[in-house]
Amino acid sequence: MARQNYLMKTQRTRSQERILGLLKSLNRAISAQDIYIELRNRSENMGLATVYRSLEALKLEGVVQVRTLGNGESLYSTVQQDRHHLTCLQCGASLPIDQCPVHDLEHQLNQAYKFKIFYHTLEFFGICTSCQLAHASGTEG
Amino acid sequence: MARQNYLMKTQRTRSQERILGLLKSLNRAISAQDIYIELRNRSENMGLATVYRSLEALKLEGVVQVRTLGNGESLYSTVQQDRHHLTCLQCGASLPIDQCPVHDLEHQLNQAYKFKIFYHTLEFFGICTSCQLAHASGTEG
DNA sequence: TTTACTGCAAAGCATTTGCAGGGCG
DNA sequence: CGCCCTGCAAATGCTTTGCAGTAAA
Repeated sequence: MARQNYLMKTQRTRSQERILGLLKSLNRAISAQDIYIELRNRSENMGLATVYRSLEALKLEGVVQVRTLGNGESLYSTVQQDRHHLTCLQCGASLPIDQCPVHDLEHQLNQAYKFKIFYHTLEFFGICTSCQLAHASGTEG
Repeated sequence: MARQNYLMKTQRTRSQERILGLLKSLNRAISAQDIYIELRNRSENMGLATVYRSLEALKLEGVVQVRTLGNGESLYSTVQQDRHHLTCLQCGASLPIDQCPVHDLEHQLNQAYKFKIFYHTLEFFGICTSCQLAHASGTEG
């Protein structure tokens, strides 16, 4: 199934184009299931399996990136965004972070490991303020 | 179910202690399913549901960290390790990286967001050398 | 015509949940 | 004695796969 990859990006299927267009217009990370629904809203209906297959191709092509959540759900977005996160282990809330100190490292790794790096993810885990307060007062979630 | 959290770490259940002991002795990241098998090998049998429930508690307590893979499987380890990864989008191979330039940022975020940060994950995605070669010669996987 | 893409439905898999029994304080 | 922990099995939810029809070159 990995026919479209970073070495064979001559053409994309119609489905891939639609999904890529959607991701670009949204400019945020979204799940495959939500992509399916969103396309339906835009009258660009597409089977769920096709959504997954297209995302896989775009991912391998290096234009789409993925962040997999703790519940097994994956969020897809275009790679141009450099958004990292601060995630609460208790309630799952996820705050975006603007800072990113790892670009230099990325370049070094590219050289050192001969890895063709498309993107990176950086995520911090802990307990958010409201969950801290909730627990301080004895309640939860 | 979140009774044991970072504010109520007075005691751990027997299951939690066993799992924590296992993780410490292994000193590497391992899946819940494999923890289940490994405990069985050590004649410390435990239901799979209990493995998950205990991991959840240890995670909330801040002594165990998680890294969720693209296939939805999660790898658990004790937090003392500062291991990050370089992962191939094609074959899934995951190389550990020693460098970590984000400790300063972690501390800043702790202050700025009043988040109680336990740990962070940093992962680079791309195509590994062998997959690059495989594709260059026209084959795959 | 030939090949690859697509949709649907079924299957796969890690994880979660319901519930009854058992252990510990 | 009571509450929490535990185990089993069923359920859940996201993702993948099989297969036949369809669109494109």
